[in-house]
Amino acid sequence: MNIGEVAKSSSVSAKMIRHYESIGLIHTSPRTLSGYRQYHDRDVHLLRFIRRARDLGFSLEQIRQLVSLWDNPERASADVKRLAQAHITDLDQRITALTDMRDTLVTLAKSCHGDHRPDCPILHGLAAAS
Amino acid sequence: MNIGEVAKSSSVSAKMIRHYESIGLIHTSPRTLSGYRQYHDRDVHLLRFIRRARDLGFSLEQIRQLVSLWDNPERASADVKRLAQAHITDLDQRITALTDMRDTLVTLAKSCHGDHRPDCPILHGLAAAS
DNA sequence: GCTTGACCTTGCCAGCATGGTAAGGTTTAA
DNA sequence: TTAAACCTTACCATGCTGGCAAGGTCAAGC
Repeated sequence: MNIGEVAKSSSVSAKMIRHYESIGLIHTSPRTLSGYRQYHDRDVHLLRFIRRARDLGFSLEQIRQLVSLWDNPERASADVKRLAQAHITDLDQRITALTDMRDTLVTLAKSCHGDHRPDCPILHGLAAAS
Repeated sequence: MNIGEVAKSSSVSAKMIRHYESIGLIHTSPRTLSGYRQYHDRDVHLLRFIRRARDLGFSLEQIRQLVSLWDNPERASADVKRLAQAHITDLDQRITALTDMRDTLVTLAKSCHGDHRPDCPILHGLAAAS
């Protein structure tokens, strides 16, 4: 399989596959005589795994650990769970931060009449300590 | 005022002040003979404004527009409100995306016993279509 | 055999916002 | 005079992804 086909069936762009190879997230693939990368089904599985982990917001560094756990039949599920929970905590923090921003902004926006007049509590709120 | 003092009282690092200048978010400041940037109180106000907008998650591009509205006594508050609401929509989307990730991950983590055994629904969930 | 188009290769540049570090000049206070 | 604390510019790094350029390769059709 060439890289294009793998990209299509894994939903990871060829660009990213090469990148993942360059940073050592996936193994370097064998090449044809002319230098084309050659892949097998298991590579597609791995890339799909990576893609799903990305979709869940894991960083490539975390995915590196997930992949090594995935590869390791001796792993303890506790290790995986620990990683997942650390990520959940991280997501929660980001959600909280964004929600706080949102709420502040909604409050400011509510008090802004939003017409042709220049007076605007949103700008005041940004200019003064909130 | 030198840049360090401005940085301290605006909570924007000297590094960032120079950067904002280089991308035209703030005006180039006058210099002393030896090349030191010189600032006034109004620059501190502007940088605080920028800092608060950053804290609310506005991008520098959005802030560029906010600053020009702030500077413009002829502005319509509707323009500010429009910007704010676009940002709220954006925040809502990001919050939703993160929350979806979180929920999926929590579901997976719940079903993982998290002990010494290698069998792990989290890895299964990543490997197979969720 | 030759052309064409679709594929592949590498390499470099871009964003976003910020931090770091290096190598040097300036100011201020002791 | 010297040391510390400041300032200057310039470059590199992050994390993830896309884009473009300049070239090589392969398969199909004429």
